Amino acid sequence: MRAPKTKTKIRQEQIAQAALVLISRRGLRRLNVANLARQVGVVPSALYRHYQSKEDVLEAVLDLISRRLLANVQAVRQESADPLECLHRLLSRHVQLICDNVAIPRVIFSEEIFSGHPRRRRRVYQIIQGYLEKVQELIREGQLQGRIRPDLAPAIGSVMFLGLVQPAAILGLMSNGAFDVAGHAKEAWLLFSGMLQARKDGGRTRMSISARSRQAAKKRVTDNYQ
Amino acid sequence: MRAPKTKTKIRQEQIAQAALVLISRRGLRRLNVANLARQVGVVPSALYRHYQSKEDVLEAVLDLISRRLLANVQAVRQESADPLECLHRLLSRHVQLICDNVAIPRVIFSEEIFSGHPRRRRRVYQIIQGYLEKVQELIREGQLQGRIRPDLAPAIGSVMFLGLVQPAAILGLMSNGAFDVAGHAKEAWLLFSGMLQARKDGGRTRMSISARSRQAAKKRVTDNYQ
DNA sequence: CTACTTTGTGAACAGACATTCACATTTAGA
DNA sequence: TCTAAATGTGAATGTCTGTTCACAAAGTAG
Repeated sequence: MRAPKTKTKIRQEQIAQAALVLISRRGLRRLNVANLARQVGVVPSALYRHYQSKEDVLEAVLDLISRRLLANVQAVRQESADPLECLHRLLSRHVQLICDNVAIPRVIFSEEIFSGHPRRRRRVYQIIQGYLEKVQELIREGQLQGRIRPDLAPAIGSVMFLGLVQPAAILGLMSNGAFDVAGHAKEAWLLFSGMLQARKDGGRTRMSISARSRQAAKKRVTDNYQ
Repeated sequence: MRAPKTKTKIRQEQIAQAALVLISRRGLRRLNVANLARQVGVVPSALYRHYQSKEDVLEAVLDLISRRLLANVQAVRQESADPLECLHRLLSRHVQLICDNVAIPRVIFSEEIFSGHPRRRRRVYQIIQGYLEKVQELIREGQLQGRIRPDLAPAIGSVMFLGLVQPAAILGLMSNGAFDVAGHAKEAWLLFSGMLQARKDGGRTRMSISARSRQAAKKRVTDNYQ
Protein backbone atom coordinates (compact mmCIF):
# COMPACT_ATOMS: atom_id res chain seq x y z
CA MET A 1 0.00 0.00 0.00
CA ARG A 2 1.37 3.34 -1.02
CA ALA A 3 1.38 6.24 1.40
CA PRO A 4 -0.23 9.47 0.20
CA LYS A 5 2.19 12.18 -0.78
CA THR A 6 2.48 14.80 1.91
CA LYS A 7 4.29 18.11 2.12
CA THR A 8 7.71 17.93 3.68
CA LYS A 9 6.80 20.45 6.36
CA ILE A 10 3.97 18.27 7.57
CA ARG A 11 5.89 15.03 7.24
CA GLN A 12 8.73 16.48 9.29
CA GLU A 13 6.29 17.24 12.06
CA GLN A 14 4.74 13.78 11.79
CA ILE A 15 8.11 12.12 11.92
CA ALA A 16 9.24 14.04 14.98
CA GLN A 17 5.99 13.27 16.79
CA ALA A 18 6.20 9.62 15.81
CA ALA A 19 9.73 9.50 17.14
CA LEU A 20 8.57 10.94 20.44
CA VAL A 21 5.85 8.32 20.68
CA LEU A 22 8.20 5.47 19.90
CA ILE A 23 10.78 6.70 22.37
CA SER A 24 8.11 6.85 25.03
CA ARG A 25 7.13 3.31 24.25
CA ARG A 26 10.44 1.56 23.77
CA GLY A 27 13.24 3.96 24.49
CA LEU A 28 15.69 5.90 22.38
CA ARG A 29 17.98 2.93 22.12
CA ARG A 30 15.48 0.91 20.16
CA LEU A 31 14.37 3.72 17.93
CA ASN A 32 15.52 2.82 14.44
CA VAL A 33 14.65 4.04 11.02
CA ALA A 34 12.59 0.97 10.25
CA ASN A 35 10.28 1.38 13.26
CA LEU A 36 10.05 5.10 12.80
CA ALA A 37 9.02 4.72 9.17
CA ARG A 38 6.41 2.12 10.03
CA GLN A 39 4.96 4.39 12.72
CA VAL A 40 4.66 7.19 10.18
CA GLY A 41 3.20 4.85 7.61
CA VAL A 42 5.91 5.06 4.99
CA VAL A 43 8.92 3.05 3.95
CA PRO A 44 12.33 3.68 5.59
CA SER A 45 13.95 5.35 2.64
CA ALA A 46 11.07 7.81 2.47
CA LEU A 47 12.28 9.46 5.66
CA TYR A 48 15.31 10.68 3.81
CA ARG A 49 13.13 12.87 1.64
CA HIS A 50 12.36 14.94 4.73
CA TYR A 51 15.39 14.62 6.94
CA GLN A 52 18.97 14.31 5.90
CA SER A 53 19.79 11.78 8.57
CA LYS A 54 18.59 10.18 11.77
CA GLU A 55 20.64 12.78 13.60
CA ASP A 56 18.44 15.49 12.16
CA VAL A 57 15.32 13.70 13.32
CA LEU A 58 16.71 13.61 16.82
CA GLU A 59 17.36 17.30 16.62
CA ALA A 60 13.76 17.91 15.67
CA VAL A 61 12.66 15.84 18.63
CA LEU A 62 14.75 18.03 20.88
CA ASP A 63 13.03 21.10 19.47
CA LEU A 64 9.69 19.52 20.19
CA ILE A 65 10.68 18.87 23.77
CA SER A 66 11.99 22.37 24.21
CA ARG A 67 8.75 23.84 22.94
CA ARG A 68 6.66 21.73 25.30
CA LEU A 69 8.76 22.68 28.30
CA LEU A 70 8.55 26.37 27.58
CA ALA A 71 4.84 26.15 26.81
CA ASN A 72 4.32 25.16 30.42
CA VAL A 73 6.10 28.26 31.59
CA GLN A 74 3.95 30.42 29.39
CA ALA A 75 0.82 28.68 30.61
CA VAL A 76 1.47 29.16 34.30
CA ARG A 77 2.33 32.79 33.80
CA GLN A 78 -1.10 33.31 32.36
CA GLU A 79 -2.76 31.37 35.14
CA SER A 80 -1.32 33.40 37.98
CA ALA A 81 0.53 36.61 38.66
CA ASP A 82 2.07 35.31 41.86
CA PRO A 83 5.58 33.99 41.13
CA LEU A 84 5.40 31.47 43.95
CA GLU A 85 2.11 30.16 42.70
CA CYS A 86 3.59 30.03 39.20
CA LEU A 87 6.43 27.87 40.42
CA HIS A 88 4.01 25.57 42.16
CA ARG A 89 1.91 25.17 39.06
CA LEU A 90 4.98 24.78 36.91
CA LEU A 91 6.07 21.90 39.07
CA SER A 92 2.72 20.17 38.68
CA ARG A 93 2.68 20.70 34.96
CA HIS A 94 6.23 19.49 34.64
CA VAL A 95 5.39 16.29 36.47
CA GLN A 96 2.33 15.84 34.32
CA LEU A 97 4.34 16.43 31.17
CA ILE A 98 7.05 13.91 31.88
CA CYS A 99 4.57 11.34 33.13
CA ASP A 100 2.44 11.61 30.00
CA ASN A 101 5.51 11.80 27.90
CA VAL A 102 8.18 9.51 29.19
CA ALA A 103 10.21 10.23 26.10
CA ILE A 104 11.31 13.54 27.54
CA PRO A 105 13.35 12.24 30.44
CA ARG A 106 14.37 9.30 28.28
CA VAL A 107 15.92 11.64 25.75
CA ILE A 108 17.27 14.20 28.15
CA PHE A 109 19.02 11.62 30.30
CA SER A 110 20.08 9.52 27.40
CA GLU A 111 23.62 8.43 26.92
CA GLU A 112 23.20 9.18 23.25
CA ILE A 113 23.16 12.80 24.30
CA PHE A 114 26.07 12.84 26.70
CA SER A 115 28.43 10.92 24.50
CA GLY A 116 26.85 11.70 21.17
CA HIS A 117 27.93 14.44 18.83
CA PRO A 118 28.85 17.58 20.80
CA ARG A 119 26.35 19.55 18.79
CA ARG A 120 23.47 17.56 20.17
CA ARG A 121 24.79 17.77 23.69
CA ARG A 122 25.09 21.52 23.44
CA ARG A 123 21.53 21.66 22.20
CA VAL A 124 20.23 19.79 25.24
CA TYR A 125 22.31 21.97 27.49
CA GLN A 126 20.72 25.01 25.88
CA ILE A 127 17.26 23.59 26.40
CA ILE A 128 17.81 22.96 30.08
CA GLN A 129 19.48 26.31 30.56
CA GLY A 130 16.60 28.00 28.80
CA TYR A 131 14.18 26.39 31.17
CA LEU A 132 16.33 27.27 34.18
CA GLU A 133 16.38 30.88 33.03
CA LYS A 134 12.61 31.03 33.19
CA VAL A 135 12.59 29.57 36.68
CA GLN A 136 15.20 32.09 37.72
CA GLU A 137 13.04 34.91 36.46
CA LEU A 138 10.17 33.67 38.59
CA ILE A 139 12.42 33.48 41.61
CA ARG A 140 13.67 37.01 41.07
CA GLU A 141 10.17 38.33 40.77
CA GLY A 142 9.21 36.53 43.95
CA GLN A 143 12.12 38.18 45.67
CA LEU A 144 11.08 41.60 44.44
CA GLN A 145 7.65 41.02 45.87
CA GLY A 146 9.12 39.87 49.16
CA ARG A 147 7.62 36.41 48.83
CA ILE A 148 10.97 34.68 48.41
CA ARG A 149 13.96 35.15 50.68
CA PRO A 150 16.34 37.64 49.12
CA ASP A 151 19.51 35.80 50.08
CA LEU A 152 18.73 32.95 47.69
CA ALA A 153 20.76 33.00 44.50
CA PRO A 154 18.26 32.37 41.70
CA ALA A 155 20.73 30.15 39.85
CA ILE A 156 20.95 27.81 42.83
CA GLY A 157 17.24 27.89 43.44
CA SER A 158 16.41 27.02 39.86
CA VAL A 159 18.65 23.97 39.82
CA MET A 160 17.19 22.85 43.13
CA PHE A 161 13.77 23.28 41.60
CA LEU A 162 14.76 20.83 38.90
CA GLY A 163 16.04 18.56 41.64
CA LEU A 164 12.53 18.25 43.01
CA VAL A 165 11.45 16.25 39.99
CA GLN A 166 14.50 14.82 38.35
CA PRO A 167 15.46 12.04 40.76
CA ALA A 168 11.81 11.19 41.14
CA ALA A 169 11.43 11.02 37.38
CA ILE A 170 14.32 8.63 37.12
CA LEU A 171 12.95 6.45 39.89
CA GLY A 172 9.60 6.52 38.16
CA LEU A 173 11.17 5.36 34.93
CA MET A 174 13.10 2.56 36.50
CA SER A 175 10.37 1.32 38.77
CA ASN A 176 7.99 1.01 35.84
CA GLY A 177 5.70 3.59 37.37
CA ALA A 178 5.70 2.03 40.82
CA PHE A 179 7.39 5.08 42.30
CA ASP A 180 4.86 7.84 42.91
CA VAL A 181 6.38 10.80 41.10
CA ALA A 182 3.45 13.14 41.60
CA GLY A 183 3.22 12.28 45.27
CA HIS A 184 6.86 13.00 45.80
CA ALA A 185 6.64 16.29 43.95
CA LYS A 186 3.74 17.36 46.15
CA GLU A 187 5.54 16.66 49.39
CA ALA A 188 8.81 18.04 48.11
CA TRP A 189 7.12 21.27 47.09
CA LEU A 190 5.84 21.83 50.60
CA LEU A 191 9.35 21.61 51.93
CA PHE A 192 10.91 23.55 49.09
CA SER A 193 8.43 26.41 49.23
CA GLY A 194 8.97 26.59 52.97
CA MET A 195 12.64 26.96 52.26
CA LEU A 196 12.01 29.65 49.67
CA GLN A 197 10.10 31.67 52.20
CA ALA A 198 12.35 31.01 55.16
CA ARG A 199 13.94 33.96 56.90
CA LYS A 200 17.56 33.84 57.87
CA ASP A 201 16.82 35.63 61.15
CA GLY A 202 13.83 34.66 63.26
CA GLY A 203 12.60 38.14 64.12
CA ARG A 204 10.23 39.26 61.40
CA THR A 205 6.93 38.05 60.04
CA ARG A 206 6.78 36.70 56.52
CA MET A 207 5.41 39.77 54.80
CA SER A 208 7.48 42.43 56.47
CA ILE A 209 10.80 41.61 54.93
CA SER A 210 13.34 44.37 55.24
CA ALA A 211 13.58 47.01 52.59
CA ARG A 212 17.30 46.43 52.34
CA SER A 213 16.86 42.83 51.34
CA ARG A 214 14.29 43.80 48.78
CA GLN A 215 16.80 46.26 47.38
CA ALA A 216 19.40 43.52 47.09
CA ALA A 217 17.02 41.33 45.14
CA LYS A 218 16.18 44.20 42.85
CA LYS A 219 19.83 44.81 42.17
CA ARG A 220 20.38 41.16 41.24
CA VAL A 221 17.61 41.33 38.71
CA THR A 222 19.15 44.37 37.11
CA ASP A 223 22.58 42.76 37.09
CA ASN A 224 21.29 39.72 35.36
CA TYR A 225 19.58 41.58 32.61
CA GLN A 226 22.40 43.77 31.50
CA MET B 1 52.10 -10.08 21.38
CA ARG B 2 50.40 -12.57 23.63
CA ALA B 3 48.86 -11.47 26.90
CA PRO B 4 49.95 -13.34 30.01
CA LYS B 5 47.49 -15.85 31.37
CA THR B 6 45.63 -14.46 34.34
CA LYS B 7 43.14 -16.00 36.74
CA THR B 8 39.53 -15.39 35.81
CA LYS B 9 38.77 -13.72 39.12
CA ILE B 10 41.43 -11.11 38.51
CA ARG B 11 40.59 -10.67 34.85
CA GLN B 12 36.95 -10.09 35.72
CA GLU B 13 37.97 -7.29 38.02
CA GLN B 14 40.30 -5.85 35.40
CA ILE B 15 37.61 -5.95 32.76
CA ALA B 16 35.03 -4.23 34.94
CA GLN B 17 37.50 -1.53 35.90
CA ALA B 18 38.54 -1.06 32.29
CA ALA B 19 34.91 -0.72 31.30
CA LEU B 20 34.42 1.97 33.93
CA VAL B 21 37.43 3.86 32.62
CA LEU B 22 36.29 3.64 29.02
CA ILE B 23 32.78 4.72 29.92
CA SER B 24 34.21 7.71 31.74
CA ARG B 25 36.24 8.60 28.70
CA ARG B 26 33.87 8.00 25.83
CA GLY B 27 30.48 7.02 27.20
CA LEU B 28 28.56 3.82 27.47
CA ARG B 29 27.33 4.14 23.94
CA ARG B 30 30.75 3.76 22.46
CA LEU B 31 31.86 0.97 24.73
CA ASN B 32 32.24 -2.11 22.56
CA VAL B 33 34.02 -5.39 23.07
CA ALA B 34 36.81 -4.38 20.74
CA ASN B 35 37.73 -1.28 22.74
CA LEU B 36 37.22 -3.02 26.02
CA ALA B 37 39.53 -5.86 25.04
CA ARG B 38 42.21 -3.46 23.86
CA GLN B 39 42.03 -1.54 27.14
CA VAL B 40 42.52 -4.78 29.05
CA GLY B 41 45.31 -5.83 26.75
CA VAL B 42 43.75 -8.91 25.25
CA VAL B 43 41.88 -9.86 22.13
CA PRO B 44 38.06 -9.51 21.95
CA SER B 45 37.25 -13.17 22.10
CA ALA B 46 39.33 -13.51 25.25
CA LEU B 47 36.71 -11.58 27.18
CA TYR B 48 34.34 -14.46 26.71
CA ARG B 49 36.57 -16.65 28.85
CA HIS B 50 35.67 -14.49 31.81
CA TYR B 51 32.21 -13.17 31.07
CA GLN B 52 29.44 -14.90 29.26
CA SER B 53 28.34 -11.77 27.44
CA LYS B 54 28.68 -8.01 27.31
CA GLU B 55 25.54 -7.88 29.45
CA ASP B 56 27.40 -9.61 32.24
CA VAL B 57 30.23 -7.13 32.04
CA LEU B 58 27.73 -4.32 32.44
CA GLU B 59 26.33 -6.07 35.46
CA ALA B 60 29.77 -6.24 37.00
CA VAL B 61 30.19 -2.53 36.36
CA LEU B 62 26.96 -1.88 38.20
CA ASP B 63 28.26 -3.88 41.16
CA LEU B 64 31.39 -1.80 41.13
CA ILE B 65 29.35 1.38 41.21
CA SER B 66 27.14 0.09 43.98
CA ARG B 67 30.14 -0.77 46.10
CA ARG B 68 31.67 2.65 45.63
CA LEU B 69 28.46 4.43 46.56
CA LEU B 70 27.99 2.41 49.71
CA ALA B 71 31.64 2.74 50.64
CA ASN B 72 31.05 6.47 50.98
CA VAL B 73 28.22 5.86 53.40
CA GLN B 74 30.41 3.62 55.49
CA ALA B 75 33.22 6.17 55.43
CA VAL B 76 31.17 9.10 56.66
CA ARG B 77 29.66 7.03 59.43
CA GLN B 78 33.13 6.42 60.74
CA GLU B 79 34.09 10.05 60.40
CA SER B 80 31.25 11.43 62.47
CA ALA B 81 28.53 10.32 64.83
CA ASP B 82 26.31 13.27 64.03
CA PRO B 83 23.76 12.26 61.36
CA LEU B 84 23.52 15.77 59.99
CA GLU B 85 27.27 16.00 59.67
CA CYS B 86 27.25 12.57 58.03
CA LEU B 87 24.79 13.78 55.42
CA HIS B 88 26.91 16.81 54.76
CA ARG B 89 30.03 14.75 54.29
CA LEU B 90 28.17 12.21 52.21
CA LEU B 91 27.13 14.96 49.87
CA SER B 92 30.72 16.13 49.46
CA ARG B 93 31.97 12.63 48.89
CA HIS B 94 29.21 11.91 46.44
CA VAL B 95 30.11 14.97 44.40
CA GLN B 96 33.74 14.02 44.51
CA LEU B 97 32.94 10.48 43.42
CA ILE B 98 30.90 11.40 40.40
CA CYS B 99 33.31 14.11 39.36
CA ASP B 100 36.29 11.77 39.49
CA ASN B 101 34.27 9.05 37.95
CA VAL B 102 31.99 10.41 35.30
CA ALA B 103 31.09 6.88 34.34
CA ILE B 104 28.75 6.61 37.29
CA PRO B 105 26.19 9.17 36.19
CA ARG B 106 26.79 8.12 32.62
CA VAL B 107 25.73 4.58 33.43
CA ILE B 108 22.99 5.41 35.89
CA PHE B 109 21.30 7.85 33.54
CA SER B 110 21.93 5.80 30.49
CA GLU B 111 19.23 4.88 28.10
CA GLU B 112 20.75 1.44 27.90
CA ILE B 113 19.50 1.02 31.43
CA PHE B 114 16.01 2.42 31.08
CA SER B 115 15.16 0.60 27.92
CA GLY B 116 17.59 -2.26 28.22
CA HIS B 117 16.79 -5.66 29.64
CA PRO B 118 14.46 -5.37 32.63
CA ARG B 119 16.93 -7.27 34.74
CA ARG B 120 19.51 -4.54 34.40
CA ARG B 121 16.99 -1.84 35.09
CA ARG B 122 15.88 -3.56 38.24
CA ARG B 123 19.49 -3.83 39.32
CA VAL B 124 20.01 -0.08 38.97
CA TYR B 125 16.78 0.56 40.80
CA GLN B 126 18.03 -1.64 43.61
CA ILE B 127 21.29 0.24 43.74
CA ILE B 128 19.63 3.61 44.03
CA GLN B 129 17.10 2.32 46.52
CA GLY B 130 19.90 0.83 48.58
CA TYR B 131 21.61 4.18 48.68
CA LEU B 132 18.38 5.96 49.53
CA GLU B 133 17.83 3.52 52.40
CA LYS B 134 21.11 4.58 53.94
CA VAL B 135 20.22 8.23 53.64
CA GLN B 136 16.86 7.53 55.22
CA GLU B 137 18.56 5.87 58.16
CA LEU B 138 20.66 8.95 58.70
CA ILE B 139 17.59 11.14 58.56
CA ARG B 140 15.76 8.99 61.07
CA GLU B 141 18.68 9.10 63.43
CA GLY B 142 18.82 12.84 63.08
CA GLN B 143 15.15 13.00 63.96
CA LEU B 144 15.67 10.84 67.03
CA GLN B 145 18.37 13.21 68.18
CA GLY B 146 16.13 16.18 67.55
CA ARG B 147 18.49 17.61 64.94
CA ILE B 148 16.08 17.08 62.05
CA ARG B 149 12.46 18.16 62.02
CA PRO B 150 10.26 15.18 62.91
CA ASP B 151 7.53 15.94 60.40
CA LEU B 152 9.83 15.14 57.47
CA ALA B 153 9.17 11.77 55.88
CA PRO B 154 12.60 10.18 55.45
CA ALA B 155 11.63 8.76 52.06
CA ILE B 156 10.93 12.25 50.75
CA GLY B 157 14.00 13.69 52.36
CA SER B 158 16.28 11.06 50.88
CA VAL B 159 15.05 11.64 47.33
CA MET B 160 15.44 15.38 47.81
CA PHE B 161 18.95 14.73 49.01
CA LEU B 162 19.67 13.02 45.71
CA GLY B 163 18.10 16.00 44.00
CA LEU B 164 20.82 18.23 45.39
CA VAL B 165 23.41 16.59 43.16
CA GLN B 166 21.63 14.92 40.30
CA PRO B 167 20.59 17.88 38.17
CA ALA B 168 23.94 19.46 38.86
CA ALA B 169 25.69 16.28 37.80
CA ILE B 170 23.80 16.24 34.54
CA LEU B 171 24.58 19.88 33.88
CA GLY B 172 28.19 19.15 34.68
CA LEU B 173 28.25 16.34 32.16
CA MET B 174 26.64 18.33 29.43
CA SER B 175 28.59 21.52 29.96
CA ASN B 176 31.87 19.64 29.73
CA GLY B 177 32.72 20.56 33.27
CA ALA B 178 31.86 24.23 32.87
CA PHE B 179 29.02 23.96 35.37
CA ASP B 180 30.38 24.09 38.92
CA VAL B 181 28.92 20.95 40.48
CA ALA B 182 30.77 21.24 43.78
CA GLY B 183 29.85 24.88 44.13
CA HIS B 184 26.21 24.17 43.58
CA ALA B 185 26.26 21.32 46.07
CA LYS B 186 27.78 23.57 48.70
CA GLU B 187 25.15 26.26 48.31
CA ALA B 188 22.33 23.77 48.00
CA TRP B 189 23.41 22.06 51.19
CA LEU B 190 23.14 25.29 53.16
CA LEU B 191 19.54 25.65 52.06
CA PHE B 192 18.71 21.99 52.39
CA SER B 193 20.15 21.64 55.89
CA GLY B 194 18.26 24.74 56.90
CA MET B 195 15.12 23.04 55.69
CA LEU B 196 15.97 19.86 57.57
CA GLN B 197 16.23 21.82 60.79
CA ALA B 198 13.28 24.12 60.22
CA ARG B 199 10.44 24.08 62.71
CA LYS B 200 6.90 24.03 61.54
CA ASP B 201 5.77 26.30 64.38
CA GLY B 202 7.81 29.33 65.28
CA GLY B 203 7.66 28.99 69.06
CA ARG B 204 10.46 26.70 70.15
CA THR B 205 14.23 26.76 69.98
CA ARG B 206 15.99 24.24 67.82
CA MET B 207 17.01 21.79 70.52
CA SER B 208 13.80 21.68 72.53
CA ILE B 209 11.72 19.82 70.04
CA SER B 210 8.58 18.35 71.50
CA ALA B 211 8.66 14.89 72.97
CA ARG B 212 5.65 13.92 70.93
CA SER B 213 7.38 14.66 67.65
CA ARG B 214 10.38 12.70 68.76
CA GLN B 215 8.11 9.83 69.54
CA ALA B 216 6.65 10.00 66.06
CA ALA B 217 10.07 9.81 64.50
CA LYS B 218 10.96 6.86 66.68
CA LYS B 219 7.84 5.04 65.62
CA ARG B 220 8.67 5.57 61.96
CA VAL B 221 12.08 4.03 62.47
CA THR B 222 10.51 0.96 64.03
CA ASP B 223 7.94 0.68 61.28
CA ASN B 224 10.56 0.78 58.63
CA TYR B 225 12.68 -1.92 60.13
CA GLN B 226 10.08 -4.58 60.60
C1' DC C 1 57.06 -36.18 32.14
C1' DT C 2 52.13 -36.61 30.99
C1' DA C 3 47.41 -35.50 30.74
C1' DC C 4 44.02 -32.22 31.71
C1' DT C 5 42.31 -27.67 32.46
C1' DT C 6 42.55 -22.82 31.84
C1' DT C 7 43.43 -18.85 29.15
C1' DG C 8 44.66 -16.43 24.81
C1' DT C 9 44.36 -15.86 19.55
C1' DG C 10 42.78 -15.14 14.84
C1' DA C 11 39.31 -15.81 11.67
C1' DA C 12 34.81 -15.99 10.52
C1' DC C 13 29.81 -15.43 11.12
C1' DA C 14 25.36 -13.31 11.68
C1' DG C 15 22.24 -9.79 12.78
C1' DA C 16 21.05 -5.01 13.11
C1' DC C 17 21.08 -0.80 11.12
C1' DA C 18 21.68 3.75 8.54
C1' DT C 19 22.00 5.14 4.08
C1' DT C 20 21.87 5.20 -1.15
C1' DC C 21 19.90 4.69 -5.63
C1' DA C 22 17.23 3.72 -9.66
C1' DC C 23 12.61 3.72 -10.61
C1' DA C 24 7.41 4.69 -9.92
C1' DT C 25 3.73 7.80 -8.82
C1' DT C 26 1.68 12.01 -7.61
C1' DT C 27 1.49 17.08 -7.48
C1' DA C 28 2.04 21.71 -9.25
C1' DG C 29 3.05 25.18 -12.52
C1' DA C 30 3.15 26.94 -17.32
C1' DT D 1 -2.14 19.05 -21.40
C1' DC D 2 2.74 18.75 -20.78
C1' DT D 3 6.72 18.92 -18.01
C1' DA D 4 9.42 19.30 -14.02
C1' DA D 5 9.63 18.92 -9.18
C1' DA D 6 8.36 16.47 -5.10
C1' DT D 7 7.39 12.34 -2.73
C1' DG D 8 7.11 7.23 -2.16
C1' DT D 9 9.07 2.36 -2.99
C1' DG D 10 11.95 -1.79 -3.00
C1' DA D 11 16.29 -3.59 -3.23
C1' DA D 12 20.91 -3.40 -2.24
C1' DT D 13 25.15 -1.92 0.17
C1' DG D 14 28.46 -1.24 3.66
C1' DT D 15 29.62 -0.86 8.38
C1' DC D 16 29.59 -1.85 13.09
C1' DT D 17 29.48 -5.17 16.60
C1' DG D 18 28.57 -9.19 19.67
C1' DT D 19 29.55 -13.85 19.56
C1' DT D 20 31.45 -18.50 18.25
C1' DC D 21 34.93 -21.82 17.23
C1' DA D 22 39.00 -24.46 16.24
C1' DC D 23 43.50 -24.20 17.55
C1' DA D 24 47.76 -22.66 20.35
C1' DA D 25 50.13 -21.75 24.57
C1' DA D 26 50.53 -21.76 29.45
C1' DG D 27 49.62 -23.49 33.89
C1' DT D 28 48.52 -27.48 37.14
C1' DA D 29 47.86 -31.91 39.23
C1' DG D 30 49.23 -36.68 39.30
